[in-house]
Amino acid sequence: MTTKKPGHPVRGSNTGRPIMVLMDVLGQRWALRILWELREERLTFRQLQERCDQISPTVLNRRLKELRDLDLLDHNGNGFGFTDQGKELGQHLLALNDYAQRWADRTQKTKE
Amino acid sequence: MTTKKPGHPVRGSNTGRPIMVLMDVLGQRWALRILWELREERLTFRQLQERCDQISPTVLNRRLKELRDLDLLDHNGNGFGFTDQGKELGQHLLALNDYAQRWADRTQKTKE
DNA sequence: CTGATTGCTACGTTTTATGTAGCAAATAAT
DNA sequence: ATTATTTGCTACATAAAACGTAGCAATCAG
Repeated sequence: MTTKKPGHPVRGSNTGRPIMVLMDVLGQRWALRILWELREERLTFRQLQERCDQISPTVLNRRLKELRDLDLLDHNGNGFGFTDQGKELGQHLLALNDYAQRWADRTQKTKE
Repeated sequence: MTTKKPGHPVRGSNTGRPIMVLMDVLGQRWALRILWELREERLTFRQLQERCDQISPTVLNRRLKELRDLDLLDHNGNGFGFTDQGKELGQHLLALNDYAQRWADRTQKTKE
């Protein structure tokens, strides 16, 4: 796995601009979901698997590694969870949840 | 392509909870990036391709279709761009950009 | 020392994305 | 009217990513 951190190029951007790095990681399957499931409590590898609809361990492991490399998640005796850095990102996901709710209300009203 | 809108099941969630639908879509390759590139101005299909590092038309078309189905993007004589619904999501991406910047500053300080 | 749990790897199959070519419709230029 | 361009998009063969299942070494509990 190639190094992936702010300041380094990622797929589709050689500038290493932080937002590009972040979108590159979050745009991978299950990344957002993993962060979402950790929003309230730390979870073990297998707990995460369950919550993420039995995601394959291959991918889960890969994502966890990436997210830890980026200092968004860490791992201790209580399982995987946010770092201080990551907590702030978790807040954004909560905000996104609020948005999603309103978006759904409005969208469902017009279409079906 | 299967129907994808709030209220309908998505990969890894049969509840159809809006956040799940949103994460399912945004977690696909290039989805976040496409929204990001449209944050300031409308762009044509080919302009989007350029901005997104020459993303293949197959995927670009697929994403645009999904994002339009979800009422996040639309298309008019000036190209593709946000709907009113989508604009709000765009704001969240801008917030994410601010976060990414601070995250990068802090992370780069500690790791290389 | 036995059994369960935890984090993780191997590996063959399926799904998704890539890259290149090109087409039909709309617009602009000659 | 007739080219030439631009635009949105599809076809299709190749490559990359994710899936699903099995299982292993390390830790912890009984």
